[in-house]
Amino acid sequence: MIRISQALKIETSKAIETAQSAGDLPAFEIPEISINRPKQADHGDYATPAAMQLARLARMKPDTIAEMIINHFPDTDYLRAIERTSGFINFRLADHWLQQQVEEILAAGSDFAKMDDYAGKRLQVECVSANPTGPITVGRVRGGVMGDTLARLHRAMGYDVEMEYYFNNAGKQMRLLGESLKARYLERLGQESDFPEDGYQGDYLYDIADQLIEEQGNSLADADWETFKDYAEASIFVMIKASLKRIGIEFDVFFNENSLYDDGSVWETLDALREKGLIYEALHPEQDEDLDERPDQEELDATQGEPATWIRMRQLRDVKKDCVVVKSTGEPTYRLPDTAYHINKLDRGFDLLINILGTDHIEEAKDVAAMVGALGYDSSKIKVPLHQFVTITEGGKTVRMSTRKGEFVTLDELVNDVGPNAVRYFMLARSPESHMDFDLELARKQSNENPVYYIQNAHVRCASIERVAAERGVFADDGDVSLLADPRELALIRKLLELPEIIDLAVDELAPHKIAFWAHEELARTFHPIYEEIRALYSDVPEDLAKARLKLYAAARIVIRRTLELMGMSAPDQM
RNA sequence: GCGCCAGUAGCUCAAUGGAUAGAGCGUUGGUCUACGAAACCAAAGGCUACAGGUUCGAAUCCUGUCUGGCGCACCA
Repeated sequence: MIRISQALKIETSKAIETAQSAGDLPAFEIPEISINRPKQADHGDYATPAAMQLARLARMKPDTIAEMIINHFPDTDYLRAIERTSGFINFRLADHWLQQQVEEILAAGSDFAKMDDYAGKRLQVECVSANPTGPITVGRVRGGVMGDTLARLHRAMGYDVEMEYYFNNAGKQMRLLGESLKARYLERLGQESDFPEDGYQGDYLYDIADQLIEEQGNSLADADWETFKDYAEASIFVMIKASLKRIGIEFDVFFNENSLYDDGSVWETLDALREKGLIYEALHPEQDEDLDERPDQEELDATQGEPATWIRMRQLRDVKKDCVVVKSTGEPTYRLPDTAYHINKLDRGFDLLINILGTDHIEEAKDVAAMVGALGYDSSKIKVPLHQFVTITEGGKTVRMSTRKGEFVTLDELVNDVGPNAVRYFMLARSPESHMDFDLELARKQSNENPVYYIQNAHVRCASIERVAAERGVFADDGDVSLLADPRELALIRKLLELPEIIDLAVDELAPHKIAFWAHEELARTFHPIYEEIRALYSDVPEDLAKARLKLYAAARIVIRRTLELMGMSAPDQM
């Protein structure tokens, strides 16, 4: 199954090349040809502004260049006409070819839009990566949905994809978690307890405490915080995995940051950076002279003690001040283990690493890329799509999202409200760099006029017509697709054939929201009006045409189902 | 103060440097004794924040201004 725009790109280049060797166009290096989709129907199915782009290179009028390209355009089976209009070249698809694509889609079945462009390439997607201190919150869900959808889209392009979750179960926050659980445990036993300052106040710790009492009674009253930390961590991971699974996100690997200490790679990374001359010990960082920054109290206090270990970040990228890699306490900052982690990932042989982060981590991403690059690794293999925050509002008021204070909306709460399909869709349906405002009240109301149902209903209608046809003893098997000559039937076929191109585009731009927009505004919006008008089983529709139309709707069903699958949504047979 | 991202219909958002900037929601008015009306049709709604520039062509690229978000830790 070909992707037309890709094919046209190649054919157009060929046409230019042929024109050049025939002497109809002067010699010049052929630039990337852009193929686009005209908004107006009378401009054809596809168009290229190539002639205008080449006008300067060729020192000829666009119209003349267009003429030459058309004259030398290779023969294809899918084009009916190639036209020239005011600088553009317009391509029209042949009806018989379009009709035949219905058979192609049916033959491909659930393999439709599975491509092999990147066959043999390995991709790892890292997302969510929340430390196990509490339930998954909506901010993390956005990254998770983006990551999982990108994984699905890359699989469709032939990538071998692994999903990975990176976490840290050591450190101050986890200690605080253990102490918080211990306090809740004692509280539930009716004993005196000191709830730690800045402890985790969420109700989920009561649940875990209750569970713990059920299993262990009061035998842990004198146990240390680590016992509680271990128990809390295990319970929370069970919760996290279950919540994510509800929206179709599952991980292949859970990678513990601690393992990078256990195998020595954190310190090896530091040594390697030191060998590059990028490391020094000092009380203060080196910084640009024009940096008029007043040192804050924390930093002054810290400098009273031992020197810290700094990296010459100013040599690696455009920053004004070097960065700490090891604190004066001897503990590394995130930069060091993160760099070790990315090197670990690259050493595992992935061709591409996608790491989904919130925009507040942009500096971190740049630091790590710079450090990985400084050590001689190819940091261009690391792609970091950033997403803006999700604000949850309820009745116009913003719900604060602090895990520690226990004021947050969890993934489970969201799924309970609007269902897993709506969570997937809405988290996906806006461009990552746009801030997302998720109004709970609105989301709850949306059950009736939700794009989710609009898209899914297209599938329901296809399933339904198949059911009814079978009841009446009409089957599509020997339907003749060449009867699908109505412009609306052809329009639907055209739309179905766009899916592979959308996948290609979304992968190319790491823009998973494109599939959600297309599913709603293009696929479903094309499908429903046509379905209303192009009836298959009315008595005035001849049987052979009915069979052909059943084939068309069977093909539509395949494409809709595949699209929903790529978005991690279900394709119901009935509502 | 410095840096990054954003600013498009009343609201939430789309739009590879391409032809007349599109959807949904909301508003207004129409459609069902036939494959599920969770649907369809139609109308209204825009100086793409503002000012310059680049070019055959700009919502898109560049410069400046304004507004909002996020960073600017010996937190991650």
